Amino acid sequence: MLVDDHRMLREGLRRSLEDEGFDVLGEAADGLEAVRMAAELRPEVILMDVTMPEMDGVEAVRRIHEECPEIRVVMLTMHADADVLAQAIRAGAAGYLVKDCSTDEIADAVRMAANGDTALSPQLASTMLEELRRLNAPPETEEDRLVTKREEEVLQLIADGCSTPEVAAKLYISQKTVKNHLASVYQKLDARDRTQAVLMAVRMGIVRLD
Amino acid sequence: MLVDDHRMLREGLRRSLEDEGFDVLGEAADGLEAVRMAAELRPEVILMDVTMPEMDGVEAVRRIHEECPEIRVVMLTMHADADVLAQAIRAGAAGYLVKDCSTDEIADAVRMAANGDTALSPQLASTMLEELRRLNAPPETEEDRLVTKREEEVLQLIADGCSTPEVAAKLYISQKTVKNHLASVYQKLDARDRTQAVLMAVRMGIVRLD
DNA sequence: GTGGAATTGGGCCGATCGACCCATTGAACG
DNA sequence: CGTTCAATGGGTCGATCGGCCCAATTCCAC
Repeated sequence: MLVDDHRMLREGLRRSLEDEGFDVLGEAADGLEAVRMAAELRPEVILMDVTMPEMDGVEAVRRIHEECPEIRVVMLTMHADADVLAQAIRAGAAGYLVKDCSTDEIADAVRMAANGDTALSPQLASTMLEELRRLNAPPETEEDRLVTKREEEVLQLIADGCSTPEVAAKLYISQKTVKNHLASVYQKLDARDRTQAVLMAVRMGIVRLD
Repeated sequence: MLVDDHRMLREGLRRSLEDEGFDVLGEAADGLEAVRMAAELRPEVILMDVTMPEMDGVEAVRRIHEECPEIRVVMLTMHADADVLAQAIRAGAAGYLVKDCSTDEIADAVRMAANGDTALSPQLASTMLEELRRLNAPPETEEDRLVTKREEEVLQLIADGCSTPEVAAKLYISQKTVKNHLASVYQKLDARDRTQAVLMAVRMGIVRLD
């Protein structure tokens, strides 16, 4: 079964796969449709795009895997994104391919998935390794951090809307210490007030913006 | 000739077009390659993706149109973006299709382009109309703005790193007026200081973060 | 075990901020 | 012609901010 919001890509894939001898039972254009269709058609393998309207591919995989664990879902994506890859694997995806691969590779991936193997684009193998390295070696990120953990906590609370005394209360420290941390941040981020410091931190991805 | 950075899509397109009776002279994976290959192969029509590495589709169209004005270039895109559409048309594109269309529609577009007609996805016809309406009726956006023009200017300058006296100097108004505008913004955006106001404005897309 | 960095905290002071009053002008709308 | 609202500005006042001086503790690395 094919799931992608672009009919052009679905039709191209269907031709390629049918030429390879596969039966394409159905096509869906978004995640919701995919979940319904998967429960009805019970295909052996689903090729599913990650980015789709209504429901993205990752959530669709999660639901399909809950309802029909025997269906093998191979994800398709435009870019080798480690985060999405990790989410998809956790959601129960059986494979992950970047769209820039040949029809032969796709056919191979579908066969592997049908046999219970996990198919992964070669581009993603290296991405996976980097991801594992990152997860297994957190101290290294500790080294080159610009602001310290505490300074980051202060920044995040300021970004969340806290005033100096509120930050102090939440961290169980004095207002003076909060101001000291901020002063340190101003130097490091080349900011002259908390507004600029928080904006820089947002730009650098140090703090999140709910 | 086909230009897209995803081999999967190129192969699917090639199959579909060849089944329709077209000759595909060549495939390119990025803009630079496309410009070189177009000058060499001199195809009648080029189907080109907008988003590509090395050189995007719009710039590639511009160069191809300069060197070989007789080549008709039909743009392909994932989303109906009016800005990109306008840029592509100015760059000399002969057509513009969203990828979510059938192979029949693509074949029709190629035939129309070859005949010197301009092909446009039906989805884009409405987008074009909206674009025209937007350009011809700018006052409507003035109505439902949360913050006023002046307040927005103040917010942007604060986000750019200006202090109150600096904002006043740049806008040729007094510091007091700047503070008045800010006080008004605090109410409207439910913020209690400039930091929160700017963050809210960023979240709402009112100000940009260079 | 010594040195550096992080975290904590103090005081002081001038500058700035935000809240709360207020007034005037001009443009827009009915 | 009156009303509304944006934009301009004034003043005051307490709270906060940021810079600059300082020091104690802890913890990690070399």
